[in-house]
Amino acid sequence: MCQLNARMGGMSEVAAISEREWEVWRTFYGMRRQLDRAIEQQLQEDAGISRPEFEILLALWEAPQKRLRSREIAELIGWEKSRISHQVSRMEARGLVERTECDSDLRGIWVGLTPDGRRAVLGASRKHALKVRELFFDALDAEQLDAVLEISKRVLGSIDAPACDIVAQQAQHAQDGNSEGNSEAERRDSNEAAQRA
Amino acid sequence: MCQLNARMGGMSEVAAISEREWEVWRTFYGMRRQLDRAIEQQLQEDAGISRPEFEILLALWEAPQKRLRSREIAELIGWEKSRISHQVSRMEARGLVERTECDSDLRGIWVGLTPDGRRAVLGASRKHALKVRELFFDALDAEQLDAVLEISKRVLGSIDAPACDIVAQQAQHAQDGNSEGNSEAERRDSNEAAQRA
DNA sequence: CGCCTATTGGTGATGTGTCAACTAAACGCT
DNA sequence: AGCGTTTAGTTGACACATCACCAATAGGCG
Repeated sequence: MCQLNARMGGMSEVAAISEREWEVWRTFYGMRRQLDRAIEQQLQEDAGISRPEFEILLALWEAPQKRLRSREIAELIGWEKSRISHQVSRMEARGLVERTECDSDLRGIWVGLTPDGRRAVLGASRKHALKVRELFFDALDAEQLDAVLEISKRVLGSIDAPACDIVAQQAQHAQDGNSEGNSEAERRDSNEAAQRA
Repeated sequence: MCQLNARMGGMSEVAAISEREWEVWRTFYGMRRQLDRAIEQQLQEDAGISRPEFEILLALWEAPQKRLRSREIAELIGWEKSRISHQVSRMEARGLVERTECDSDLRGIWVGLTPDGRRAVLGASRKHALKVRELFFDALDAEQLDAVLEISKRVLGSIDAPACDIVAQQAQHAQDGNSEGNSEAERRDSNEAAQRA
């Protein structure tokens, strides 16, 4: 689709990426990495769990009955089912969660928290929120936060746009503020309720 | 270190993270993920390689003699040595790179490109740069690019600051523009020369 | 009912990433 | 030369992530 990329000559130069741009790209990637590392480290120190483990535990913690079907977890945190399965297996072996059969659907299982799992999520949540605030929100002013949101939406838009961009780009300028019904953009990445821990 | 976090009462509220903030955080994380996925997909389609493979290949391609010592690769792309070793082993098995002994240092080895490796990096580089431009740089205006850089630096600053932030924060405002001699912030993440492919 | 398809979840293989422990060569110092 | 320390690189164990495939049940429809 969108075969007319060659419009407006000089396409070959369009590709050129300046030194300045690469600096942005590199710094951005470095930031991502360091941020992940710091978060991971905090979880490890405060609760002895990894980020993936925390995501599962938090999803379960927030569930009304403190238990969820595999499929529900997958939808909530945006993973694919086999990843859930593997992760839950490891966590079951570690004693953080437990699987129990589901009466109403013989195919299904409930994933629930064990006491250790409860302890872990309680121990991690508050300090996790503190860490995220310290490293991310406190480092940026209100204007920059807006910018992060806007930039993220723009990039997300450019990804699922059909790549024939000019039109899409304009459309995006138009909608701008209102959140996009984007495929996976709505994924809730952990947290939300970490503060009420 | 920095035990005086409790200064300026209401600390418990300082931790609270608003719904708006979580939206920013989620969207930011979603963007990161989708971006990675898109880049990975492009490399896979255009050259049948993964991003880690591309990083190694590109480092070698850019090297004066098209070969590097393991340690040099590690410094260039900011990985630890064992990761290099594992990755090179896999790539050697796939025929993308080759290891040869090093005369001047009997402990060391040279990692060089095979013909297949050359083909792969040539096939990937140009389109990689195009993709990054399409998804990232073209989606943002100049002001936003500046913002990405500034925001990344701020967050990086907050990470390696001793966490006792107010002073560090100010110090950072002061230096602001000049790049920080930060630990790993100087990592060059792939690319640079993708355009001369 | 009996068949067909979709859904739920698991498995194994492979690749990625980190950590700790290891070998061996190089280096530095007396 | 001898000896402890650094440095280069590997290895094995483990966790994470994705893919392709599989088994069993659920649910619809004749």
